[in-house]
Amino acid sequence: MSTIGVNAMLIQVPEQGTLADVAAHRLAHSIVTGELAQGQKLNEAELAERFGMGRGPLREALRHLEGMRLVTRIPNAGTRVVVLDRKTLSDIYGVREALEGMACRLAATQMTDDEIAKLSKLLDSHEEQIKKVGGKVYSQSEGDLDFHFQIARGSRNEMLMHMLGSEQYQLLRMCRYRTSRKATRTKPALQQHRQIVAALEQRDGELAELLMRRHIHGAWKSISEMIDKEEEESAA
Amino acid sequence: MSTIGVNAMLIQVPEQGTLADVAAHRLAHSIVTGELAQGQKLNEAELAERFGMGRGPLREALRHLEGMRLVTRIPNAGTRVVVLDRKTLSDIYGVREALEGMACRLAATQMTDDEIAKLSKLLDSHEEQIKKVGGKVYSQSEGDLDFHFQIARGSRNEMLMHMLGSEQYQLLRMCRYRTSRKATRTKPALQQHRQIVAALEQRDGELAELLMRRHIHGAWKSISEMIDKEEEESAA
DNA sequence: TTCGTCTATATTGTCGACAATCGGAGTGAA
DNA sequence: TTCACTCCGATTGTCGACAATATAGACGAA
Repeated sequence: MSTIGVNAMLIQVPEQGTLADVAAHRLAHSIVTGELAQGQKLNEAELAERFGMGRGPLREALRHLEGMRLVTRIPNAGTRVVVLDRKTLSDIYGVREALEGMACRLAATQMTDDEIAKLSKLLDSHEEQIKKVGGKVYSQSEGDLDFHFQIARGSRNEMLMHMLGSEQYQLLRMCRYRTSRKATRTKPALQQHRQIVAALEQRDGELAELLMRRHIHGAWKSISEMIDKEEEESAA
Repeated sequence: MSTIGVNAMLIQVPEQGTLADVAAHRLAHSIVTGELAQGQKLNEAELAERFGMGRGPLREALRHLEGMRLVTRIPNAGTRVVVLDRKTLSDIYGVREALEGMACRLAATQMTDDEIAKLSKLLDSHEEQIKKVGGKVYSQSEGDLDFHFQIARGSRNEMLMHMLGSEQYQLLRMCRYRTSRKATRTKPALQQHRQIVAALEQRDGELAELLMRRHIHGAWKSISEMIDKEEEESAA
């Protein structure tokens, strides 16, 4: 329930407004879920047909996605889904470490007791999901995004929220869908989330920042190893 | 000279590619320089006429600018130039502090000796400009952007460069054009820049980050006061 | 075979016209 | 006067057709 609510925040409103907005939403979803593969070329006419609209609105949607770096466009040569290579992901996680650390530090002083309590309850539901194992690691991953986004909101810094919410997370989701199948690290991650919430409850911004930075750093190391293995496999 | 070169990086290529790209560039320039006032409504037909193109490409350009948060759009009600109120600017400077601090820390280990030397020479030319006073504070302000952007490049983190280059700086430039008339603080800023370069030369990332954060924090305090005075004046 | 060229085809870029929607002027009644 | 309603103009949203450009394949010469 809360997951759905926050998803709406993460991926914008579904079906309303102009056709271009709808197209942008559906395309973003398709890209993030991997339905559209990385590097895949996006044919305007074909997509317009599939969405039941003209090429005009669709082109506007592509321009919008270009702005959020979900696609790359080359004049007269079409637009393609962005490819997340190792370097790009490394850069993203580096920035995330700084940004989410900052969000945590601010959240420690800005969030209300109520919000922190909700955060704690969110973790309870995550723990629940993990216990009845197997059952879609996917949702756990989504739940993780919820957790991080709530903290970004707690910072009360609109610019920060936007950078972490609308832009970075879209790319992160792409990455997660790629790696979430061999889900590991959910339990230590939950543990770290709990530590962070504890720091927030104590209003200890410095500690919260430190823990969050460590958490994200660890996540990157884990994903990095996963990519190594994938590359080994595909090489062999 | 180098200013021009880097400006090309900051505000993208001028006249090439599709009409939509050209329009996006010209609009961004007009917004940043204040030729288009904050909050001003952007009439599609009128702008298309002025740029000598159809409304199609122009709409795509607006969608692009929407993506970089230079304009805000409301369905069926048009798009307007974004307004930078005090809260927004405060948020921006907060994020900048974290991001540019990070850039400095990375740059201290990633930049080549050659790049650092060039940075130092850049400051020499700034000092020159300041000495022959009066002469357009504008260029000094642009030079300042150069300095910061070069350090972002030095971080070797593409995501960071993009966030600091393509997005934030556009907004910052808007702000500068508003406040640069009553230029103060150029000399202490130069001093701080010199300290930062010194830290880079010593490959001391921690120190470089600290100095940069302090520098930006100071800049915000200065701008904040300036805004206060402006508001007082307009209130009286 | 292999390279270069050249043509056909598909795809992108652009325009003009039409439909849908919004804001405001004007009118009338309480 | 003031509120509500209606209608009209202006502006945005959408579509289809055309022009410009790049991609792929065939063809021929070295």
